[in-house]
Amino acid sequence: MPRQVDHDQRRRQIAEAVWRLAARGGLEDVTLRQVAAEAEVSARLLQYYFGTREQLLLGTLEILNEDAEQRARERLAKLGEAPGTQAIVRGVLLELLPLDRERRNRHVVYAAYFVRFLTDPALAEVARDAPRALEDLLAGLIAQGQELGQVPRDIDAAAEAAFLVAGADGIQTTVLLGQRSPEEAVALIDHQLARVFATETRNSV
Amino acid sequence: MPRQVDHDQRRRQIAEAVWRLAARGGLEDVTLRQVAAEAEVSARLLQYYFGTREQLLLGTLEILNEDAEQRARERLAKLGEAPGTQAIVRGVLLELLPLDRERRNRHVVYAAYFVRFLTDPALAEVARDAPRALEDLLAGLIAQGQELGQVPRDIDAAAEAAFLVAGADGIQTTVLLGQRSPEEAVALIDHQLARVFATETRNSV
DNA sequence: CAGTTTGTGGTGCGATCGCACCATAACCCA
DNA sequence: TGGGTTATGGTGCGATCGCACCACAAACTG
Repeated sequence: MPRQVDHDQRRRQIAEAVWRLAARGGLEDVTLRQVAAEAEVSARLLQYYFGTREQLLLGTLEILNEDAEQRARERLAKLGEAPGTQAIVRGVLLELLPLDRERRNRHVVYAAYFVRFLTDPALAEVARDAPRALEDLLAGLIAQGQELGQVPRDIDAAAEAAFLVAGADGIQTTVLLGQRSPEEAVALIDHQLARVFATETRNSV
Repeated sequence: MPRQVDHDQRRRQIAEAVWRLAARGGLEDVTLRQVAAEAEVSARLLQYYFGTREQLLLGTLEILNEDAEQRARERLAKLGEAPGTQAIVRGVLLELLPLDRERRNRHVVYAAYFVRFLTDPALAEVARDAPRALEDLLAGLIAQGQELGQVPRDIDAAAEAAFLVAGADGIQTTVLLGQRSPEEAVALIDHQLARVFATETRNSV
């Protein structure tokens, strides 16, 4: 029954199959035949909608990125009408943790791609922007917190933002490996946030 | 020319070929034929020294771990006769950064294995111990620093140790992706260490 | 209504995969 | 010195890989 199909939906259906396979066995399990079976379409359709396997991996990653950004925006919007600076920072950092199956799967898929990022320029381009942007965003928020007196002046906003993002990333890994529960992970983040957002002037000069 | 060969050396020669291939293209490039070519031995030898591909991946990882531990010990020993607590903590954390080609390659290889850790119990066992051990080691050192008055009493040793390890891990990722230079990475670590090891009593109660 | 475009299924080809199997030269031991 | 072990090379089989190609039905277009 050709014509009248939603391309984006078809591509998404296939992309989700790729994610599941990649999360389960790495990119080496993402073969055209296996993806086709997982997505319950013929292998021919993969070629039609994505082209070669290389392009399938790239396109799938782009969809994953769009998805991540949209879901992050949605969750941040749920923080309420006028969330505090600390709450926004916290929301951004928690987005990096595998707190539900969706985020967990996403991060595992990124991990499956990781080595490719280092050698494949096309893939690298897709993945290179996000982390820096996150750091800048947090640095700006922390600086804003300093203006509002929520953050001590002697805090280095850029350095703390960078370390918070890196720390969340590292904690994410430990959660994936089952070495720490999601709750413990959140507690660790909050512990650091409590230090940066030290409203009590305990540490200020 | 059989007999008289050093098994460990042969296994190492093959393992290094696996590392190079894995770092370049992920585990899907680690095929018996490609490894044989890279190690300049016949494919038959891979079977002889490791068995199946699965066992090759496992054995290679074990060698990588032993290697990492030994080199870490060597570098820590170079810190001098009686290194300070902070210096030891710093040394351990820097071991997690890709500061030279050897460490960089090693971490990329770990990244290539990562998804497997989540699903393959045999591999998971090999990789599960190290991170926790590191955290405990650092927590102990920080607590010791508190005894010596080098670390403020209101520091949560365990929480800080966990976040330092996680942060170093996350920073490692950014260095691999080329988003941060090794020097910047070290500076970020030192910035956090300066906070934890606050010998000046600026923050103490 | 004829013709073009669009979406889909299937098939097969050359290459490569993991791995089992066979052969054999070099070495040690009795 | 001769049998047995060790280390190595080679070859091939069945399965799978990516992907190009062919066929064709449903829908839009004139």
